[in-house]
Amino acid sequence: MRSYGQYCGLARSLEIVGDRWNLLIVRQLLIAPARYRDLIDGLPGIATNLLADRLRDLEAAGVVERRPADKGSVIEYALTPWGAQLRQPIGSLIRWSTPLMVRGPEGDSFRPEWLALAVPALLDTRVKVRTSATVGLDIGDPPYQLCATRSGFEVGPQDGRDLDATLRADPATILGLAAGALTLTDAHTLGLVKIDGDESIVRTIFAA
Amino acid sequence: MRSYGQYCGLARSLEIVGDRWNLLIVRQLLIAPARYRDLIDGLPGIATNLLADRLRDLEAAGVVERRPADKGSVIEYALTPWGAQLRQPIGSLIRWSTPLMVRGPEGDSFRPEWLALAVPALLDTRVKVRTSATVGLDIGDPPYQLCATRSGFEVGPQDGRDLDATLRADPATILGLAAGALTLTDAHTLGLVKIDGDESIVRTIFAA
DNA sequence: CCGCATCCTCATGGATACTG
DNA sequence: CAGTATCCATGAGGATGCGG
Repeated sequence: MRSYGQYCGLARSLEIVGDRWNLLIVRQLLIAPARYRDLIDGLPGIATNLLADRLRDLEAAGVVERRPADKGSVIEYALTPWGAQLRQPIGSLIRWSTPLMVRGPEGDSFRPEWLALAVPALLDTRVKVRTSATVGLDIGDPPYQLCATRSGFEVGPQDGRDLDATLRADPATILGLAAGALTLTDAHTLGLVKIDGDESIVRTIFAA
Repeated sequence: MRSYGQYCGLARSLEIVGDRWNLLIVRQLLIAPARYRDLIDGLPGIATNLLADRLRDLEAAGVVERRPADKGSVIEYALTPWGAQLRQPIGSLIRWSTPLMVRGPEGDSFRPEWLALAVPALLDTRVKVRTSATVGLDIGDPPYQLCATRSGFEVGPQDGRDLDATLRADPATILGLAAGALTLTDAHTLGLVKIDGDESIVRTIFAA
């Protein structure tokens, strides 16, 4: 990206992450370190040459590092500690986007892994966690879960631990609940959610 | 901007504010509502056609509104309530940029008004305010001031109120102090700052 | 297959001149 | 002052190639 030539923190940030696709690449790597192919899959619409360019740029800027994957010569991309600190600006933008998300997908593609960033970003600043609990999220394949602990929320693929409840709803509903734009009671009377197991624990997690 | 086609809050945010210059326009309007000419002056390097385009886009998206200035037919641009909520993502990016800013201006242009966003963004999340005080900032024309209150920090042009102290330092030093990357003691022994008036009150404000 | 590099086309951005 | 119009350079997107 061409420099803005301004001695301003926002301008200098944007010279690193302001290029098209760059923050979305960081989003994918915040979810988990990934290989080239994983990034292509997690970033529907990106051109392969752009992904290669952007990964080089981000590596040169100190946001991303490329490293050998667990065993062998396959390489993997991950965030540096400084790059991982982009979780906060990205979380802020996700919260800001609530009015854009309640409209629903409208034909846009969706990947369950994106909830791994969005739901904690929405809940953490809004809900005081009282209960430790694990709730299944029935939003496609693979099955996901939301873990609530004292230190915050975590969303990821089900890891086999016992579920206190299972929440069956579409992504827009889950985001609405997490953002507090929708109460569980309303969602229930509208027929948007179905809860198996301990409903009270779900109610506690999404408490206003 | 071309759509990403992803049902993800970050992607949808970036479809609104991800275009080049857009967040910098919002930055200027977070400092204060402004007329077209003010924006041209506050955004060195922007082309006039781009500013016109972007203001149209942001207005259509509900981020900016155009309205008649105080009296007469002159128009002025201001943020909508939703647009003003971009203060948090922008503040996060400003905090993230600290490693990029401690390098100093390196020839980039600088406007004192940019500190009006940066210094509170850096101090608010780091320093517990104990004292109400007003400190002059000697960084050019017009003279600026930093007001500390219980509810937070505010930076703007001096409004004539009594100053408890005056801090004379270059912008990089002020940002380093605000970010906590530099202690007042270090800055003083390095000859980077000169303080007139009550030094202890300056020390309290920038306390680690 | 994976991890890119090349090529080509077209949309967008940037600089400047111009107008009501 | 507050933008438009114009022209040129750059960058995005898509298809494809290619070595390991």
